[in-house]
Amino acid sequence: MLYSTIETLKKHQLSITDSRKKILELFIRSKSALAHADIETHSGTEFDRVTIYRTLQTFVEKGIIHTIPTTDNSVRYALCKEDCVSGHHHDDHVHFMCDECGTTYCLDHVTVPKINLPGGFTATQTDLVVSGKCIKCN
Amino acid sequence: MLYSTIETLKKHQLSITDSRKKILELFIRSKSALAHADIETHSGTEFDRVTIYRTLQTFVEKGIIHTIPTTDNSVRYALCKEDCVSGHHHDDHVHFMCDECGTTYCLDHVTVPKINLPGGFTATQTDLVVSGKCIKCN
DNA sequence: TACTGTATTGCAACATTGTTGCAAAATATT
DNA sequence: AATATTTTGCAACAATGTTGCAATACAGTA
Repeated sequence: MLYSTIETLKKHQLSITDSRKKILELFIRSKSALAHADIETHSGTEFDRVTIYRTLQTFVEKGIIHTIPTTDNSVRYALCKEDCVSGHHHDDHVHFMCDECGTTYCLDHVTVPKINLPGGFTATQTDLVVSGKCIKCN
Repeated sequence: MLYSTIETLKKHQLSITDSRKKILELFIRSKSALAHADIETHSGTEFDRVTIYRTLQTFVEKGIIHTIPTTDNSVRYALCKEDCVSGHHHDDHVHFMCDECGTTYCLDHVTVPKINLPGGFTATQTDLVVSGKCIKCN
């Protein structure tokens, strides 16, 4: 587990620091998406707020995590299995937000269908967010 | 034009005030989605920031406008033609965000396909946001 | 139109979230 | 182990959003 965080950081030419290791571990352990606030909570007072912001920014730039559009305007980040490790972008799976518990899931096995856009519009990314009740709240 | 704003407000049992009329007009005139900041800009120093927040909240509650999930974590609101006037909820059309100019469009005529969720998950709403280049920037 | 109860607005103060510059500390390189 | 580079934490700031309350505007009725 720890090994894979170091591996991932190295793979993206990032220096190995405590905050990066811990934050990346949080993502690997969590099966759902994390908001900045979640990370602040889970890592205790260990890291400065600013460090968390910068770490998340770096991870997004490097393609380790990606942001998820949400209906309630909270930024959430997710690391999505193999895809992320290999640095691909993750515009092909559906996200699910539970209205009850707020948990956000990456439904890696549900793919986003092709959308026919009006003339003059070209797509580079498609995000699909389904809201409702998750498996825990149903 | 003015008439229809008053009509809409009455239809939703809202009292007719200057801020509500002006903000609703902004939405009717704008063919794209608006962020809080856009409204502040377009209405000058006419209204208090707090009034704008509260007006938007009220409009969302009444089903006059709806929020759009965005990839860049800015809250945007849109009034979507006939649908909104009749008070339906707008979970059935695609939104488009231009990466270049930032404009957000409601593609009312592009519908969101049905998504097959894993067992235990139930959907109440589906939001689909396509990013790319819009007709003006292409 | 004037009167009265109710809803809305603007102000002030505050809370939360995110950003920037810079010195101190940690990491990578030799 | 020594040095160059990167990252961190702090402080200060900026932007965004929220709440309570008195003043004002609106809606309904005479």
